[in-house]
Amino acid sequence: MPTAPTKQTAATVAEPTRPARRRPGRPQGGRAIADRSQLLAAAELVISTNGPDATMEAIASGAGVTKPILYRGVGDRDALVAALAELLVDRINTASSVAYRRARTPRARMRSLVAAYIEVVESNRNLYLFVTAGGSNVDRVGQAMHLADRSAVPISAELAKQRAATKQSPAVALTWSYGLIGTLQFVTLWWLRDATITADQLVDHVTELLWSGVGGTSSPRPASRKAVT
Amino acid sequence: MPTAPTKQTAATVAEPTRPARRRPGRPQGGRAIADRSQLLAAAELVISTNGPDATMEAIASGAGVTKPILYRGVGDRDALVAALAELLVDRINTASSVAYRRARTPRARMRSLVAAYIEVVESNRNLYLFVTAGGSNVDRVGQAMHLADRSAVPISAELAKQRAATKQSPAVALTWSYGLIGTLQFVTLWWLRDATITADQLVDHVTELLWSGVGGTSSPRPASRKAVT
DNA sequence: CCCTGAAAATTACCGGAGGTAACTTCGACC
DNA sequence: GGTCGAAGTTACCTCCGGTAATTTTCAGGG
Repeated sequence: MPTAPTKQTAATVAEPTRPARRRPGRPQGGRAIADRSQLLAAAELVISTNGPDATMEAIASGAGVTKPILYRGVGDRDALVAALAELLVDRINTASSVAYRRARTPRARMRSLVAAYIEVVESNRNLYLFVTAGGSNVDRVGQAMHLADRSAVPISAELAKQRAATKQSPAVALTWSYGLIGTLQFVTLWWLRDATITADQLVDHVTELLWSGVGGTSSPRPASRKAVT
Repeated sequence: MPTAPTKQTAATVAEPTRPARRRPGRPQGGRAIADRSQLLAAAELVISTNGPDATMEAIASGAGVTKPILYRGVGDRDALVAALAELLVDRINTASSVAYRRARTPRARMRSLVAAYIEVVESNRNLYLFVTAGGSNVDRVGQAMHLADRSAVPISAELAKQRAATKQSPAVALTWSYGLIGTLQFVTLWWLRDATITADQLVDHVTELLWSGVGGTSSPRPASRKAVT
């Protein structure tokens, strides 16, 4: 956003003794370092190393800039959460796409989605925690909705249509989409906190729940094929 | 310790009349007003009326006390969230118990649980938002876990055991419990935000998803026996 | 060639919220 | 009556998100 034009011209000249920190004012190189993607990358690095409760100042400092630059580049904290959430969603989609296309049955496709979600979360632990629990308290719901919309809503909607579109209203698909995301998010958070089972087992259990339900015995699944990596 | 055993249950709710700021020091009445249950009730009132982003100072002021009393009575904000979460859990259990006992099939029991959850959430909207999104950012996972442990884990574990305890590890039940809670929580938050369907429809959809899964056709359910508009 | 205005950054500040120490007042007991 | 503990309020601290004010440099015209 264009800042208000400052009319202030310097009336008092400061002393030319500036040793350590970078002096204020326009840098001499001319070119800025405030590229948005670089800021996001630096934010991710800071969050991944220093934990999910990184302050905006720490993120800016990790990016080599100061807060106003960070705010000008990516907006406020919620915007940062949204941007990193989209980044995670992209990774989940990327991770699941190959197995997703290779899968034959719809259940296998579902499993690939679950596996990709958990895999990406596992390898981006802090970033995931930042995205799911790092936003402002008021708009957390909106964040999660956005995340859900961009991630699994299409896929789960497709899955849901396979059986329910004809005999129920299409609202089922939407509800189910959010249900799927809720299960994935909650289960993953629990698993990140105290992992008492392996990732493979988790994928199995979640897939079974999501596909067959608590009471259902829909299709005899192929008995835990592992080695997904 | 109070000498007189007078059970003073005066109305501590903040009145519109300006109470002329109580002077510091020990009150003259002798008995304190810092009962924990009263503080919690006042907190609930403030949250229900003023929204889920109530500050600790607002809650204390609504209770007729100041912040240190509130902190001495219920602990910090996370403790308050935990206490109110347990309160909500109790209400959910109470609301579901009667229908739960009356239900014949396991699926009907599941539906009663879902219906109770959504019903309680609907009538305690702000309180629910406070509990689910109001805690500190770092311990939100722990809060949700606690909530899950005390609420639906027993029931869902029982449900899960009905079919899976024999042929899979008991860890399935635990995973499924968190999955159920995740679905309920997320779907409910979405529905609270923009309710595009009725509560009855939501209960139907969620029950169908949780019981039969995305791909399952387990049991032909009784086709929405209630008047679903 | 200087001077002025725009651009780009840093520093300084503000406001609010959680949480706690310090102070004040009242009751009770010696 | 004096002193000590109990009960509460006020004032304060710290941290953090977010923004305004300031400082410096670059670009271009008189």
